[in-house]
Amino acid sequence: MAYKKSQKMVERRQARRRLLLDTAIRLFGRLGYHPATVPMIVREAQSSTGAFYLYFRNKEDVYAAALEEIGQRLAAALNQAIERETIPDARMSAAVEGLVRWLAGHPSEARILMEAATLGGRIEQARRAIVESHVRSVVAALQSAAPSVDARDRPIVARCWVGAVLEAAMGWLAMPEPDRPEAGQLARVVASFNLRGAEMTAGASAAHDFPRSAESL
Amino acid sequence: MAYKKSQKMVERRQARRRLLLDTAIRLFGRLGYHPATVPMIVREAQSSTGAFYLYFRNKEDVYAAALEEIGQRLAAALNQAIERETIPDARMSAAVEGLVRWLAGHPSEARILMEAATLGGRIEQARRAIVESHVRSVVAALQSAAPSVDARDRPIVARCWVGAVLEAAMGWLAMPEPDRPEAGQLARVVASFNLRGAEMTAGASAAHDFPRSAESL
Amino acid sequence: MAYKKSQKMVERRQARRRLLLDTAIRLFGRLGYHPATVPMIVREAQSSTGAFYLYFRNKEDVYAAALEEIGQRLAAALNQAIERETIPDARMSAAVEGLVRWLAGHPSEARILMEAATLGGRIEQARRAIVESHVRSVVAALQSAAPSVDARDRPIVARCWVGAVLEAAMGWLAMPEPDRPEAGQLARVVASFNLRGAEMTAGASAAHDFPRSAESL
Amino acid sequence: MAYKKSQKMVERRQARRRLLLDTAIRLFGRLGYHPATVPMIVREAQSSTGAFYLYFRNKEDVYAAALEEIGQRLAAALNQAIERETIPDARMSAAVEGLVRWLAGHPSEARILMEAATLGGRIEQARRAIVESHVRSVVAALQSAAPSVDARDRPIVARCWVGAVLEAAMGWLAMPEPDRPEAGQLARVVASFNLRGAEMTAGASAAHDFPRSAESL
DNA sequence: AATGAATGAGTCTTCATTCAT
DNA sequence: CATGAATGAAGACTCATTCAT
Repeated sequence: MAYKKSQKMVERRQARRRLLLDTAIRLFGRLGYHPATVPMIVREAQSSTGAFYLYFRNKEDVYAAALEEIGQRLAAALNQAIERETIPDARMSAAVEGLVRWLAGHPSEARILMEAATLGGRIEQARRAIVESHVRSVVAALQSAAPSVDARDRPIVARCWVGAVLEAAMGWLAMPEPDRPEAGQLARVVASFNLRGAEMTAGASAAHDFPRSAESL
Repeated sequence: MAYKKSQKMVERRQARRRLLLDTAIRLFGRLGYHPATVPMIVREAQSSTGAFYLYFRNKEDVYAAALEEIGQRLAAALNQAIERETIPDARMSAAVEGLVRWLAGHPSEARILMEAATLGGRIEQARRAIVESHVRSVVAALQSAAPSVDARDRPIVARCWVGAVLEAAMGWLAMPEPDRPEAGQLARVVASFNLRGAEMTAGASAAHDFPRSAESL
Repeated sequence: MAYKKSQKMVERRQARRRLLLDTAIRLFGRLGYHPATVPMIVREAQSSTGAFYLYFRNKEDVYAAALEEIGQRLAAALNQAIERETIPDARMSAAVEGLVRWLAGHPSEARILMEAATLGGRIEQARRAIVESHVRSVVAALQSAAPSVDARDRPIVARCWVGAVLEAAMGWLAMPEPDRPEAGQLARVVASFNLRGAEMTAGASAAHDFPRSAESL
Repeated sequence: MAYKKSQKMVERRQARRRLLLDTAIRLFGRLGYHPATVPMIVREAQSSTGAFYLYFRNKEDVYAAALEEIGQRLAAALNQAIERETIPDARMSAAVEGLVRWLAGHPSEARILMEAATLGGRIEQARRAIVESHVRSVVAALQSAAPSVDARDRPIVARCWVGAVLEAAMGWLAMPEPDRPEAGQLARVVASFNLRGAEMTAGASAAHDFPRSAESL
């Protein structure tokens, strides 16, 4: 009696879910978690409350799903940025710059990444997963690129690294568009700040094993 | 027609307001802006809804007031930390370390400072005022301590600086207490990250005019 | 993506809205705008707060809707009363008498019509629309039935006309039931007062074009 | 030990009460019973909540007091208008015209008189007292001036009379000032409407005992 | 007498979530 | 699968009234 789900239906399901999720990201990004309401999301997605709860357990659940989605997109963007470079040093810069550029180009995602830090519960957990993943990448890079940094301090340094990127990006996004420096400029400055801060200044020849690709989350 | 306001009454008024404000800071810090409700605040402060609205125009208003209060306390703590040092270089480290230490010791305040970034409207404005004030201090310091940094880049560097401090502090606070490194250690690592990042490494003899006191907000 | 709205659902929606509206009219009529609360209305209609705000934007909105509904019912009653008569003179009397009778038989509606005069904003606007509609009818009638009345005075006369009817009806409703004269008597007296007042005394043969039906509002 | 209250104190008391009462009339007249709040009244009167409750039992109480005050002022104005005339017919016109003129010149008072009709309880009672007083005057006048009017109908006719005046005045007040006919014109039209309506048209020589003065309320 | 701080019941309104169709 | 009407708990906020000073 169990009919195989037709390929078409599966696709439709995923398309619908994706539509809701994208809309949610846009609204959460624009308004924030609490002010963005489920009715708003379904209206903007031209869907219905019922459908929403068919795809997501509840509001917290979409937010968490949004966060995961963002984590994946971010990782993908990062990998792409890194892969283009072959020289270890350049890879490192490319990583930071890629991150900054992506955030600057995705305000909704950036804001969600910020806000999630204070939302508690499952959401904070989900954010932690993303951030930790990047922190681990940095820690790993530090291990070989800046062996002078005490192992115990590496997680702290990695945090600084991530914080500098996020705050710089948010500050840039908060500026009125005409005042903003060019995104590339922003990226370069942040990258060099972080590289120097982590004692990975140019010439730190040991940067040879900066991760080949950002961990998939 | 108008009886003179007795000194006593003025004091009582201020004490009441302060009580409500402190309670609000505690609750906003523990739960966040939206989940913390006015009824909760007044219950915890052993006051009444009416009294609350006697001292604050609305919920947003207490949050903004809390933010200002935090800005002042932070500035005070910072000034105290700086004043103890006389050597310019040491002043700089002391500033960063003082900030980190204060945040580590005031989780509610730290969290409010983070969350406010995504709350929009008047609140975001209030937060911006605080952050900008510190950014200006850093920018000013950079001017003389790291003249090699391009003037146009200074605000970005300052942002990184602030972001590194906040995220490091938040990450530390999010750790389960037993895993945490000692607060002093945290402060030192962050300070050196920022100093290096801003090319203000030790020996940057020009650091002689790091502001003698944090701007009053 | 969009299922067609079944006929049944549409009917249920309308029935529900009507139930809420009728209950609102009853309560506003008994207690007045401010003392009648939304919780009261939904309780009496065996509905829920949520449902209420599904059908009406807010409290003011139901009141305005009630007013419009009343305007329509009134117009319908009036038309019915007028249509029965064929002689112009009789039509005029029938109009006034019909109005008085309807008000006497619908205390809630009468009271809302009175109170709305002092409620300001959108409500006063809605009431004005109803009253003006009747005033226009009277003005039109005056034009041919009492050409001796100066054109500039007609709106004033029409106002007197409406005021006499409303106050007489309200006075009658305020009486303890046993003291009240019979409704028909009330209607006749008011009608003759108004007709004479407007110089449309019997024999004013020109009354031939008293509007065949009250304007639909 | 019981000091006689000094004359001065008594005067001060009365002055204060009067100030509050006048302010209340102004505010009730502008905003209506419910929207005008006690805090508003005391603020505008430069007094205090405490003082308010020293002079009035509660909010309903000021409104009732305001109504009584208005009744008295109205009666005074009416008497003045009547006394100027000696011919019975002229006295009648003067009564209606005086009423209309006074209302047109006292918007707050007019509005309170209207709104009080739907406020229930003690307030409606107080209003009834005022209206009834005028109704009685009119009834008495009808008795001799229009003996053809059936005694049982006289109260109804009197109601129409009052209603016509109030609604006409309110309609006039609601007009944008530039569109308004001159107040004297308004008064004349209403007066003649009422006089004819009550079969007291000019020549009704029996109008000789129209009350010499409006009853004091 | 006069003040105005304090109270808290009660108002309107929103929104996450469920469920009959 | 999809819909959107329905629910009601809960939130922000107001205001008449009291009472310590």
